Amino acid sequence: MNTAGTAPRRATIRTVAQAAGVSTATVSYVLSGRSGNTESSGVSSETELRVREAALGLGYRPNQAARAIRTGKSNLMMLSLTMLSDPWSLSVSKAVGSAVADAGITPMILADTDWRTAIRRQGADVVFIDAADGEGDAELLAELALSNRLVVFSETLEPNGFDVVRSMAGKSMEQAMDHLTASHSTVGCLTSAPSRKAPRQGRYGAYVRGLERAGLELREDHVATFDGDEFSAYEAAVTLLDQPDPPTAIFATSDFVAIAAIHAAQRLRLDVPGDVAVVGVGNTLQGEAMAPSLTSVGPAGFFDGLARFLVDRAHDPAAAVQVLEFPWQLFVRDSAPAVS
Amino acid sequence: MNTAGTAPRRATIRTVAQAAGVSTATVSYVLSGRSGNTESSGVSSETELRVREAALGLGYRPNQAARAIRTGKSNLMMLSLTMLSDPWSLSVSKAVGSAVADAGITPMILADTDWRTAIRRQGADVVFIDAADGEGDAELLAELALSNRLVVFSETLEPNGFDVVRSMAGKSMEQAMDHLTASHSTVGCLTSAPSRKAPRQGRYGAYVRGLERAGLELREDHVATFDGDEFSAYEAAVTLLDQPDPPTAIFATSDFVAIAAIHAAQRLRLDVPGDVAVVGVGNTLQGEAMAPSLTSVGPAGFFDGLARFLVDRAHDPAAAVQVLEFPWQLFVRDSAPAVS
DNA sequence: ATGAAAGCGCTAACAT
DNA sequence: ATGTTAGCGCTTTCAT
Repeated sequence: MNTAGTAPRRATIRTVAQAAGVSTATVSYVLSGRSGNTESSGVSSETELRVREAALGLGYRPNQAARAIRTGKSNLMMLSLTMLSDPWSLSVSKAVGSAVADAGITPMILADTDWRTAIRRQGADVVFIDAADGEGDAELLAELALSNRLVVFSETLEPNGFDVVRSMAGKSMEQAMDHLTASHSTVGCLTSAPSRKAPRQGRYGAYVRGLERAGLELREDHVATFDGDEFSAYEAAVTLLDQPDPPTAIFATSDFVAIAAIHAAQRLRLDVPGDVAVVGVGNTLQGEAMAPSLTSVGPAGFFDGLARFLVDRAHDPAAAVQVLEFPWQLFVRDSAPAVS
Repeated sequence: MNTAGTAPRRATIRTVAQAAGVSTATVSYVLSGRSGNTESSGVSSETELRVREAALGLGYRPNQAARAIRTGKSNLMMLSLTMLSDPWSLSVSKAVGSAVADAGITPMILADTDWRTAIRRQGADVVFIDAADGEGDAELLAELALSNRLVVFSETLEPNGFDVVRSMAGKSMEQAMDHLTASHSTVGCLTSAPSRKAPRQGRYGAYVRGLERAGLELREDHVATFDGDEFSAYEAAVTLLDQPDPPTAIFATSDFVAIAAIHAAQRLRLDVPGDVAVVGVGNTLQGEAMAPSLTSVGPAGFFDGLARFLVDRAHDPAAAVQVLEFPWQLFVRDSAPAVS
């Protein structure tokens, strides 16, 4: 924990105790708040004052590792966010940042890192995992849940020692597609590469069925796939739009692709929504705040709700496991307005 | 650290020792790698195997808090990043992510959080602070440096118990302005609100002097200010461009405003660089990868260099304090190409 | 109202 | 080659 040259040994609880002429126990009482106004347990306000002054004078800082080993609490919240530049991740981070304000807990982000290994290295009172899909993840999570309070974001996983946060798409994807097909006869899709393999499932499935409902044909040249990062998303959007017969509307399977698509369209001198309408999925803050604001389907109050839940769990890691569901809806904004 | 319902007491080093029929010391030796192939200190490979099997079978995980209290090492790197959505921050995060790959250290991001309070709560082997300007920060940092290895990014601070990372703009800002004034007679500026107060200093100062060198007048309507977030930056760019007599080039004081400016221009159906050229400051990955790629002035190899430095410090927190300087240069790319 | 003392899980001398 | 043991800084009974 220390330092260059001659290390001025950090003050411990014992140093403080000596300086204040009391025992370490008393110092601990005072400094961990067991001496408040309530009559709970008593340290006279004189000694309390002396202790506080000594601590201040010595620049005493409690050693969190030592505290953690005794109490089993780290006051840490860990957020594993897979793609940090995704507005979804940024929205989570921002919401959590506000929620923990005075809760005495510190949120740390594990970015683009493998939570599978990182979690065993560093514990936290609660850890949020934004993506768990892989094969054996269910078992692994169950195992990790033995020693960490886990909150997992997943549409498919069932709670098993860990909480599951789920956003229930329900009928809202259908709504989104119907919203587009109501005024467009060509609707394109931007989706992640793997999703094409399951053409009846998930977000891409919603696209396919939406076309069917509207009696529109599924055109290969109106579907573009990307993998992972935002540049790939941008390129996919260009592929879709910079062709002889581009779609006049785009169903993007996440806000972050949708935002890339809008930028791509504008670069191609296309007006959004005039020349091409865009809807995203996720209802992120960035989508809402951009210009034109992004029409998106997603859960209402999701980020704040999630943040509150995480703070709750951090405070009470022993609470019963539960699944937290956020119903979705369609948020019609400027990038794909309602037809008049 | 644990859990809902009946907590299956987590295995400790002692549990493992019993199961393997050895002492805790032996377990510790094996599990913290003091039994390698070298003849350093010896644990027979049979016992090593037995220990490893026992540990595996019991699902043993070393308690990091306990380890930290003994060794004083947390294997943690803390990155305090003030505006997480800024490509600069994302570039830092990404570079660090690669650098720590097999270094056994976990990078945690403190996002938009006040490092002043957070650091005292949670220690780390090395903590990077991306912005320290405020009044008393110099003293505070010196104090925090007593108990943490600090690496501070600052143009002005002097090392004082903490390392300073500095990117030496040198003549490169002048270059950037000259690059623009060589082919443009109207150059606008996007800068942060407070910078206007010091019209001869910093990045805004470089703009002012650049105009002077070229014999161009400083026009109030060609300077727009923003504060903080990206939406404000976007608005400022629109203000600058959506007027009767907009500039044909923009000097943006950071990549993130520059990127917002390009998006704003494209939305206004302006071609970049045809109708308006843009240069940024920072030379971030996002700027480099976008379309059109962003001409920017900034340090070469900065992010990777910084990441390596941080990993070094994490491994050897007692190394002598130093200042790390990255010379800047102008990276001419598509958003403001060279004149032919 | 305060203090003595027993550990939490782990590592590192120092034995053997 | 392996075991004993003394703590790291802190919290928390249990005495006083």
